[in-house]
Amino acid sequence: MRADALRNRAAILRAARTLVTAGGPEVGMDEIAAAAGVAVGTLYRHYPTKTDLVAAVMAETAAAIVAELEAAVDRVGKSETRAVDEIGELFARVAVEGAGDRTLRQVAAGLGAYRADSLELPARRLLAALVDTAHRAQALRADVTVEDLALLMGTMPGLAVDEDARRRWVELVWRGLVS
Amino acid sequence: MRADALRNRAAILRAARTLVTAGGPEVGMDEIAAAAGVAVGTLYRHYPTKTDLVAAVMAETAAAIVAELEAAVDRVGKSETRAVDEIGELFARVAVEGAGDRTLRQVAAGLGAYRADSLELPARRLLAALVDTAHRAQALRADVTVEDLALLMGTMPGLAVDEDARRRWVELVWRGLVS
DNA sequence: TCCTAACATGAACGTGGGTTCATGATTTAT
DNA sequence: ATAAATCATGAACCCACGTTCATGTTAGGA
Repeated sequence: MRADALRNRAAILRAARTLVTAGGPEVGMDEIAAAAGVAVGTLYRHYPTKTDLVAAVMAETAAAIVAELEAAVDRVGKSETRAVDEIGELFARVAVEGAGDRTLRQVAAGLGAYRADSLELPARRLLAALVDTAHRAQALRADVTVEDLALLMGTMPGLAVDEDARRRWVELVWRGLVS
Repeated sequence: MRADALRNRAAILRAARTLVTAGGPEVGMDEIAAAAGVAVGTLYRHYPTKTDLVAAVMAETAAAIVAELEAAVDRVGKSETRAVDEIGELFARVAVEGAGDRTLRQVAAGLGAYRADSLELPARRLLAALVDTAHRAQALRADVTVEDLALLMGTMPGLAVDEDARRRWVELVWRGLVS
């Protein structure tokens, strides 16, 4: 792969994340290409379809979350932190900072993409480990499962509600999870 | 207004609610008209724009909720029920049975409509009365406000998650609200 | 019954936006 | 330096979908 092609791929991904995250489904491929400093044809060379492009952006986010979870599991393994706290922090971060990702999910759903399974499964395996540990420490309500957490995360507010409200949302919901 | 025109208006509203609720933004005006047993032109006579049509459907739902709330306030006034229970029931019903309305809201948002204020304001006034009463009975956590309830209701899961999960969602969240 | 205003019809139009492809420019290995 | 493969360009294409309007139909009162 040529060096400039790699640069372009990265620029396109970055532009797509920024624009789609902020502008929703109505941002066109032309706009994304322009923001990436590239022509439409180049965009289509790297991502043959709008669906592919959005999927790539989401995959990137999913990978980042998995990385965070791996680090969290590691810290808990070394007894540096408590599992509940790690779960709570992830919960809060996804809600407050990851609000734009919910726009992405909507766009993906509108394009017929978004397979929750393959995307969220790796993260769930890691999260399950944290949940188990938290349960043994009796820090999470006994009946709260990983599916519950995924369900709630799936309904977190998007960019339509401001950051303070998103924070408040986490506070309200988190109360029902810890013991 | 002619009798057949009235019938058509009703049929169009019903078809729009059914189709948009289930099919999201991609259902066309042609499909809605066909489902209502009417030609597109007739649809446009009654609702000059897709935005108007969706707005009408949402207004209908909003009115129904206001009616339910008025009945609830009434029952509480006659000491037939507790305010918390009424709030809880509304919460559950909106989550479980009103899942399709969230699709509507998304479609409305995509069309540039959806003014939460004018639509939700009447309901909030009534809900506030129930919240006040519940607070005096110390049945709701002291810091839980009407805005909190509206915030959570705004993030309820849609038709994408099945009914059991929606019920579970309510259970989890409701725990954080009652004392 | 007949008239007319209200209403319904559906083919055609315009536009926005995703996608393509013939042409031209760069990179990189020899 | 030069060739050849890889890559970039962007005007044009296509099609779905909201919307319109000239024409035909129907309801309901006089």
